[in-house]
Amino acid sequence: MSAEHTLDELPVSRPDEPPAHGPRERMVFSAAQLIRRGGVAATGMRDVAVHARAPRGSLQHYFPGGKEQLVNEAVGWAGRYAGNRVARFLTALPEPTPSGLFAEMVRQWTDEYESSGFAAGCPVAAATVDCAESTESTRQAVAAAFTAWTAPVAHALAAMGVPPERTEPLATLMISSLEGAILIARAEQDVRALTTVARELAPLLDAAASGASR
Amino acid sequence: MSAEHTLDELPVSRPDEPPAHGPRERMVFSAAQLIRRGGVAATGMRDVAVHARAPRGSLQHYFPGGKEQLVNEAVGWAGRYAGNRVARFLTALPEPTPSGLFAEMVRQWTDEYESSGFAAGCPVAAATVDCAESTESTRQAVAAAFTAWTAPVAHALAAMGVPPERTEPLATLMISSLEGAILIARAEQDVRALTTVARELAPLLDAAASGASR
DNA sequence: CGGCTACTATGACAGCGGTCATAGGCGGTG
DNA sequence: CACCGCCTATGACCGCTGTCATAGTAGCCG
Repeated sequence: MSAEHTLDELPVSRPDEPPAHGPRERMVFSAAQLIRRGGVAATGMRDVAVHARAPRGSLQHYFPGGKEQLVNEAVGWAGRYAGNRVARFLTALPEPTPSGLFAEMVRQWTDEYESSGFAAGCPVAAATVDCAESTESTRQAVAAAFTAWTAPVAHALAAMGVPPERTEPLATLMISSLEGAILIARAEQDVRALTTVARELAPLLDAAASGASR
Repeated sequence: MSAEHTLDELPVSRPDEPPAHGPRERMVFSAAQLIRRGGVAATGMRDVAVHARAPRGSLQHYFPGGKEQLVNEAVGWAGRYAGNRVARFLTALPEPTPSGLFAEMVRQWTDEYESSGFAAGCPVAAATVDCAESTESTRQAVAAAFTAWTAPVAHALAAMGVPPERTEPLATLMISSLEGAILIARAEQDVRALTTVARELAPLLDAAASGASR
């Protein structure tokens, strides 16, 4: 209670795999990883400590709010991570188009599934399913994560010439399709749904950027 | 405690389903309802018996396979239910169009959320998140549920003039978007995402039915 | 040195959840 | 009546989980 570890934003200096930062960040990261796999309820505090190679005693020190706080921070981290990826995708695209951005977003998942298997899904989706009704604070954290993800996408669409009144709806459509396709891909253990939504949505997205839509 | 349970209307009695809802069917149905709300892990066997007003002793009698069997049957029921709704939606439409069908699918959720609150999501999604990695049989049940849902949608699209090679991809796109929008709607406690995907996807869906696509 | 703060280490506890074991009714049939 | 499938009823068990309580260590400061 004394220590105000109220989630200073992670610098995300290197948003890639090894968060070799402090034990606290490792635990948040590990929580997100475990939630991704089995959901919130199946993720035990002890498991998180083990996965993060952090002492169990540190849990109640860094997260006096208990599991609820840890889950909320994991969700927040995931939302910021997804949002930051958008900027990375943009720089990776030779010439930015809405369909190209969406393809990159989808590809992140197909790459993981094809290389590492279908063990994990989206931690934000998992937290929604498990906590939306039972834990108000987590529900709010999830909503914040979705907007932290949607906003950069919408902003990117605007920079590509999508009219302002359609950037946010299209971003929502992209993220909705992606989330749903992730579910189906995990269920089928096949990236088919992911590649399908990327392919089918592409013309609609690019049409919106050409101004000649509606 | 949970005496007030807002008894959800039983599946509209369908002629192809058993006429009398025995305790066994009530338990499967109740399991689906509870999974919809809090996920699989948060749904206890005792809770299911209480919600179904069924004796606890019947659980191990009707479901010797334990919770796994119960969850799998609940998922299967949900998939069949969703598939059957498609036929109902079609008859409800004055003149069937892809966007009209999708609007009906979405409307089922907006209606529920606006009238009964955002307590529940899709049980198939919940089972995917909670069990896809831990329980193989449930993962298969979820995959079967998705195909039991996708097939009627694809078939309906075919009947509306969508070329055969695109019916299944478009059905997948519809269901993906719907599932993702359900997640976002629950998180935000706002039907915005649902109405958005219905509106934004409509022109693409109808264009595919007009033959002039791609 | 003492004192203080940050962190770690463990053990205990209370609760719950799925499952098993056992036994009780209940409605037919012979 | 006995017999016997179906279903119901409970209580117990065991493992797990989040949390608390208490105690210990490390390192900086004065």
